[in-house]
Amino acid sequence: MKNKGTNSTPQKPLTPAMEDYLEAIFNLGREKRAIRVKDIAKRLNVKMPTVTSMLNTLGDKGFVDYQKYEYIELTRKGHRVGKEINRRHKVLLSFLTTILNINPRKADEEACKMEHAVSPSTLDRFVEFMEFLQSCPRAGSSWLDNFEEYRLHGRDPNKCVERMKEFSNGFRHRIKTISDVKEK
Amino acid sequence: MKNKGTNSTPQKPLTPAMEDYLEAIFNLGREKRAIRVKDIAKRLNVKMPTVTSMLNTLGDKGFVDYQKYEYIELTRKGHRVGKEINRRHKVLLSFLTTILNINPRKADEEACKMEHAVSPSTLDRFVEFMEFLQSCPRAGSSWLDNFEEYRLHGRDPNKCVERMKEFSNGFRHRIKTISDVKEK
DNA sequence: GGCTATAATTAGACGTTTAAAACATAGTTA
DNA sequence: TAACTATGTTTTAAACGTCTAATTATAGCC
Repeated sequence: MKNKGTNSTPQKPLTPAMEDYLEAIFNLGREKRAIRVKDIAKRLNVKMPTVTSMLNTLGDKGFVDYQKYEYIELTRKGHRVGKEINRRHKVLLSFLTTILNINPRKADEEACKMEHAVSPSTLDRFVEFMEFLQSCPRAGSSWLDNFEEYRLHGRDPNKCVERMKEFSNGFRHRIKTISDVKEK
Repeated sequence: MKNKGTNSTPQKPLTPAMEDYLEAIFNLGREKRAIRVKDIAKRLNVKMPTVTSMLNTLGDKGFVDYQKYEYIELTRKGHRVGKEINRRHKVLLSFLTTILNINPRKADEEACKMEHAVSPSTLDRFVEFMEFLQSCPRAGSSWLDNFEEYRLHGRDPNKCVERMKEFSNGFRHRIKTISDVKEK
C-alpha cells in the first residue's frame, strides 16, 4: 500500500473534472490577482456550490490552499498540474488549427476534451511533429498549403506533382503560430 | 423541449462509458455469434453486475435489445454508434502509430481515451491528413522517416537539407498501414 | 452602526458508474 | 434426478460531479 489517506504526494489519478478546475484556476491566477468562486464557476459553466465542493476536494488532496471565504491559491503541486494541463491544451489547439486547419472555436472545444486523454509522452510527440514541420522547409508551411488544397479540391494522386508545384501563399502564416506554444 | 422521455431518436449525448460498452459489443459481435455478459465484463475490465446494469441502461435508451438471460444484440441505433466509435479508435490508432510513431500498445491506450473526445468532423480531418500523406509522394513515407530522424537525432534546422537527402528505408512500411483504416 | 447587495456556503438531492455479497438459473455430469 | 459448476441478476452501497434552495458571510454605503 503506497499512500494512506493523509496526502503529501498521493499521485492518485486526477479526474478530468479536477484537471479542468486546476487549469481554470491556473489561468485565472495569471489574469487577476484575486480568484473568486464566482470566476471559476463562470469559466467552467457550473454553479457556485459545485465549485465550493470541488475546492474542498482539491484542498483535501493538497492541490489548493483553501479556507472558506478566503483567497484561493494553488499549492506547488496544484500549480504544476494546472500548468501541465494548460500546456496540453495549447499544444493540441495549435495542432488542430495549424496542421488540421480546424477553425479556432471548434479546435478549442476539441482541445478541451482531448487534453484529458493525451498522456505527456504522446503530447511530446505532437510537439516534436510540429517542430519538425517548422524547422524543415519542405515539410513546412507551403507543404501544409498543399494539404489544404487536397482537402478542398480533390484527392486524385495524379494531381500531386502538379499540386506540389503550385505556389500558394494564402496560408503561409499558419505555421508561424506553432512557435507560440513554446512561450512562457 | 426536443425529446420527451420515450425514446426512438433521443440523440442525448452518450457518456464515455456508454460508448465503451457499445464499441465492445460491436466488436464482440464480429468475433463470436453469442455475446455474453462475461465477455463484455472481461473486455472492459469491469465486473458482471456492472455490465448487467449498463445493459439495462442502454436497453432503456434503445441501444441494445436485451432481456435478462437472453442474447445481447445491438439495435440499429446501437450498431451505428458502436461502429462509429470503433472507427474513431482505428483512425486515431493509425495516426498515433504511423505518423507520430508511438508504439502500438501505448497508442492503443491513448486511442481508447481520445476516441471519446474527438468529434466526427475533427476525425475526418485526421483521415484526410493521412490520406494526403499517403497520396502525395513528397509528403509520404520517406518524409516521415525524416521526422523520425529529427525526433531521435537532433533538431538543428541546418541539418534539414542534409536530412532531406538521406535515404532511409527502415520505416518505409509505416505509411502503408494507413490504408487499413478505410477497410469495412 | 445598520442596511443592502453580492458572494459563498451548507443541506439535500439526483444521475452515473462502479463493486461486493447474496441469490437465481441453466447446463453438465455422475 | 441430484449435485455441482458456469453464468447472470438483484440488492445494497459507495464515489463523483452536479444541481436547487435556503442560509450565512462580507463589503460598501448612507
